[in-house]
Amino acid sequence: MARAVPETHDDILAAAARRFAVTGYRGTSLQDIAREVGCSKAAVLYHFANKEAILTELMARPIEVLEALDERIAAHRGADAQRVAAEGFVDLAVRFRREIALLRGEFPELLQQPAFAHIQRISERLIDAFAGQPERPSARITALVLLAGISETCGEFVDVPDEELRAALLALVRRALEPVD
Amino acid sequence: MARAVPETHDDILAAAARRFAVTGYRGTSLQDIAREVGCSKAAVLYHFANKEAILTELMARPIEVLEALDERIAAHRGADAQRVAAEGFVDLAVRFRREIALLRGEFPELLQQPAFAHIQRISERLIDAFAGQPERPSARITALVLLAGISETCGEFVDVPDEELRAALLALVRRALEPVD
DNA sequence: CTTCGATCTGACCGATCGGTCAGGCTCTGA
DNA sequence: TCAGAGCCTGACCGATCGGTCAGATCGAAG
Repeated sequence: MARAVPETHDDILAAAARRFAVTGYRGTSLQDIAREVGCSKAAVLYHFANKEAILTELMARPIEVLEALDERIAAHRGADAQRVAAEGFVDLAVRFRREIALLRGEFPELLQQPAFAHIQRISERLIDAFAGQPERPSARITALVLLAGISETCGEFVDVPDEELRAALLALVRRALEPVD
Repeated sequence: MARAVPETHDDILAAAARRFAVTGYRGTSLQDIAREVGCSKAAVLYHFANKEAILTELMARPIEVLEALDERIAAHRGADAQRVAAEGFVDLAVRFRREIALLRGEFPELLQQPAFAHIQRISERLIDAFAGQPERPSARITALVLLAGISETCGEFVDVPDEELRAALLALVRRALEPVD
């Protein structure tokens, strides 16, 4: 390397973002990041206090925007708050979708394990069936959001009776899905 | 322990499920599981070939059901396939929501880190605003599914232009959200 | 009483983790 | 010319990981 202007800091950030997105935060070692940058692990820890500091700096901007959205929501009531939240959250998710993806964690990695190899294919078909007309991007987006959202959150509702949860989710899905013509 | 009938196998499975749900798969060591069961780490590895074998056995039933759903979907076309997929997936997610939660990974753990401590509170308010009338369980479910689903999947659509993705997500949210009265 | 297989343990292994440290290199300014 | 700041390295540290192994303990069968 040798005095290549201090762009190393940003190189490390970019490399960490790429690695985190693929193998998750825990699944990415400082060694991995250093290898991707092309420097030593010690050099990474020269530019950042520790591993967590890299993640913190990567997420700094999206967190700022999230906090700003929180304040805007707090300044509204009822349907207004709902509209602000919907538009604000969608906007935030779109703008920082790469950073948010870094938090997805080990789910993708687990799917790589031999025991779950074929799940990938199955979920592809599941998405197609959900979308109805998979060639339309918006149909695919709707399907994926519903599938992932339900997968991610169902575990939160252990206290809700099965039938009630099932009914609420089905009603949501019927409302959200675009009809197949 | 000493000859307490071979219910140890199931005890290990149950303990692993509890730990995985809290700290994730990677974040849970064999030592952690052994401590929760009240036996040695070697005893855990006597009943299971390795760590992955525990996860595989925990997920065996839900994977069976998913495969069965896949076959049922493949046997239908168009709107029929959509209905089968919607009902089947919701049913699967509800029945195995505890197992599915084991795969959520490190997201919850990351939120515990001091740097992201206040995010919990913020997302609570975000959910309330989304739900409109947070006292209704179905409104909360809708909100959480949309929020988590969007967070989880946005990273998949790096190739879709911002405006197109934003429009598709907003349309989905408007369709799915129950109006505030 | 002896044997045997199932169950379980503590000690141990190599690998890898995040992080530290002393020192070397190179560019800059006095 | 030389001191010093900035940048970077290889060697090293303690901790923890998943996994192995020889042997202790125990109940049942002969």
